[in-house]
Amino acid sequence: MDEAEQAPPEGGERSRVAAAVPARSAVPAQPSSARLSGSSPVAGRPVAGTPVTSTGRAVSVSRAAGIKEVAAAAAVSLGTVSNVLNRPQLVSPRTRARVERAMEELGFVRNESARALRAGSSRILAYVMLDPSNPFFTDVATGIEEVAAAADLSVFLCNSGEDAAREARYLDLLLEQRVQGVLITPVDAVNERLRTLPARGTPVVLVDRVAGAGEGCSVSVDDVLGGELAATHLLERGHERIAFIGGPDTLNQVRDRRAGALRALERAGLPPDRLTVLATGALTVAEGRGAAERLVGLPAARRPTAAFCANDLIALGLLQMCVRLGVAVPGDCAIVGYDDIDFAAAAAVPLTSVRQPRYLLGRTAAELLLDEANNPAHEHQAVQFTPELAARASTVG
Amino acid sequence: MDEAEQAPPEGGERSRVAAAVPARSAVPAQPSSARLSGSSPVAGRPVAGTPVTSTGRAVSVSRAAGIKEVAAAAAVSLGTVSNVLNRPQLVSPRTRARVERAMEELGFVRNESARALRAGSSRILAYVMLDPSNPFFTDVATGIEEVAAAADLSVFLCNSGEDAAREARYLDLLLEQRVQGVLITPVDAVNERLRTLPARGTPVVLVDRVAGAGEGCSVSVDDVLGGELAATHLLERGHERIAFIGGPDTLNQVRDRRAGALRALERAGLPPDRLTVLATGALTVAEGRGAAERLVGLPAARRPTAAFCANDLIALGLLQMCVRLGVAVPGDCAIVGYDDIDFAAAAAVPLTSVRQPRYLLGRTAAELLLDEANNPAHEHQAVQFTPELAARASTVG
DNA sequence: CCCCTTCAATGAAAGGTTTCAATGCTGTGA
DNA sequence: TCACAGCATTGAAACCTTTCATTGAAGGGG
Repeated sequence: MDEAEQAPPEGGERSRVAAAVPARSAVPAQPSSARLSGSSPVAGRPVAGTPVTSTGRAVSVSRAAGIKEVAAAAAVSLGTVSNVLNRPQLVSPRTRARVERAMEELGFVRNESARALRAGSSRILAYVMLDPSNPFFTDVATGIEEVAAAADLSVFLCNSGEDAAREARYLDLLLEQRVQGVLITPVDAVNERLRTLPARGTPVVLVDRVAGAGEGCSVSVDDVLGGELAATHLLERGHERIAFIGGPDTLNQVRDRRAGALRALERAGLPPDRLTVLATGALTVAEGRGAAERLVGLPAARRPTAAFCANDLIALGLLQMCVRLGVAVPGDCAIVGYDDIDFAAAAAVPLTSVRQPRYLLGRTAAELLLDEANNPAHEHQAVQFTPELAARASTVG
Repeated sequence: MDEAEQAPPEGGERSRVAAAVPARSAVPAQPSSARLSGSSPVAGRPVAGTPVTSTGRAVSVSRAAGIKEVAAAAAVSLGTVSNVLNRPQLVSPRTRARVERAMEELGFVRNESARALRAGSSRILAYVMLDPSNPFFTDVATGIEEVAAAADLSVFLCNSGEDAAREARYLDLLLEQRVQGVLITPVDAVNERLRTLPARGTPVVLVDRVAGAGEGCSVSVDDVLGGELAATHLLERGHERIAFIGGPDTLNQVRDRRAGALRALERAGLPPDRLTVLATGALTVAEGRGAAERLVGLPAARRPTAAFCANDLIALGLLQMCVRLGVAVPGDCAIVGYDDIDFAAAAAVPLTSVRQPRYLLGRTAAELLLDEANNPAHEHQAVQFTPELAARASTVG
């Protein structure tokens, strides 16, 4: 029932935009219901999405001052102003003060394009991410930003939205920008552009993917081990029939985590058919809910007593449906997720999950990138971290 | 209990970094447990965070080719190459083909710094966001990106992390980059730099904040109305004692939403003391859990039968704790959240929530920005949208 | 057969900064 | 008093592209 509400979360709104705003106009024509926001509260209740606006005049401005104007105002040469900006210790305190005052007065802002042009590269790193709404990636991004800030670089986040074309567009753009380096969680394994960037002198580090030979640096987490940890945990708690829920199988993460679960069974001396694989079409909450119904539908004799989900979103969907169907967690069905996103601990039954060192992933990736950019003796590395299990109530009843 | 696990999610990892990596080195020294990833699976099980690495030689590259080299290779002038790039219709097909082949062969990549320098502005928009891990803001960002893509611009996301200093750093950076415009959800209401940007010719649009007079454009949602919707919904379902959970009070959103709830009470002819305010220190899941305990601790006679939470994170925490304490939702306590993030519908009991037009917020903000950047007759607008209620099981039992 | 128009291509200037060799100045040691 | 070291400052070149007025060539009309 709430499926329908959730699926196209704001479809209605968007079509309303189309209705209110002629497609070509840069700014919405104001519908008749528009009000000055200074006036009293809106009478009646407009449909969601109906904008209420107030307007005001735009103020025009004088043209930007450059280093040249500053030099003139301070009665020094161009070179001196540049020195104040870049090598202040070379400038006598007196002159420096004069120049700085001139900058202040003129509202001088250094033109980064000119700087970058002359210097040959910018002070920027970029992280091209799959999905900024996945907390996993934003944590990675935070790690990256910490390292970058320490090196006095800034990070621009680019959202590929799991779309190879958008990813390619961003990579081209970043190349043209001559960024210092690119961190990327690529959409597909094979990406020709990921080879051209390093060939053009822009270092690239793969995040959450393992670089093949000659592919440069990468930072990832051992998903096979993670799967093994999860399954071993369930085995240790006495479960002997386990479901693996996840897909599509094209994702490395899914394959590796399942392989890890199988390895755990093998170590425990159990046959592989004790792992019931329920394939999903994506790693989403909705797919998790669907899997729950399939799981419950299995004949009791063969029904697993525990489920290992390929990520936390699936696990949360599964959990939600179990609660609704009256399946006790962990009594009737223990659940392990993967990623340990914040919402995992915050679920109605706190979720046991495999935790990946997210900040550290980001930090290390950024460190490798900086090394590649600055250290001529740089050697490519494929760093792989090990995950750990966060046991919570969904398995430890 | 799981609080402790959640609070510093990866504190341990970080300190491990510090141990493994001398603070000054750009790249982690490899601990002795490092292995070539090509070799057989790791023996034993290293602590989470211990990296396993493989290495390879970095490949050096030839220097980048410019427009000049292309011109030479194609035996044409600089200007012609530039025309191929920017005004291809002016170039005869024959020459154009020749130039394009030369570009291909030399691996030419346009230097955006030089282009921007000459042209005076870049093809980039930026969205400075409070918190990319809040799904609300990533949805806004998606809306922005759609509009930008249609105008052939790219969007860089900047994460201020609710830190005014970082925000200021990014704004300076963007100014130096001469971006086409800046969209921002500012950290505080008063921000001197937000006035200097427009004064230097970079248009700014406030997102999820209302611009004061002379402050430029803004796009926001009517939080008072949202609060009123939420409370009215509860009143209509027969609840006469309602809790408002949220804080800190310094946040506009919190104050407005509470004011809306009071307005609803007033309209229903109920005294304001029917709204029990439980203040929280932040809008987080953990605070929501804490509020649940306070709520349950109230004497039965005065205990509200429903709660309106200032955002969904609080509501999810409250919901989680209710489930754990055996308080039936919505039977004993109905819950309404705010923002309608995806996890709201995915909770164990799907959450009724106030939905804001997130994509539309982003789209409209971007459209206003583009208008301000390109239309000399631009007039500042403070657009305000109206929210709507998504009723789900947490109130509709 | 010449002039004029049209289309393609050209070459030089400009944009704002950094870099660096060169200049001018001050003060020191002989 | 002179030579020189050391420091502060200077001026011009370089970075790579875009723009635009100009040139050159080809074709059509008188």
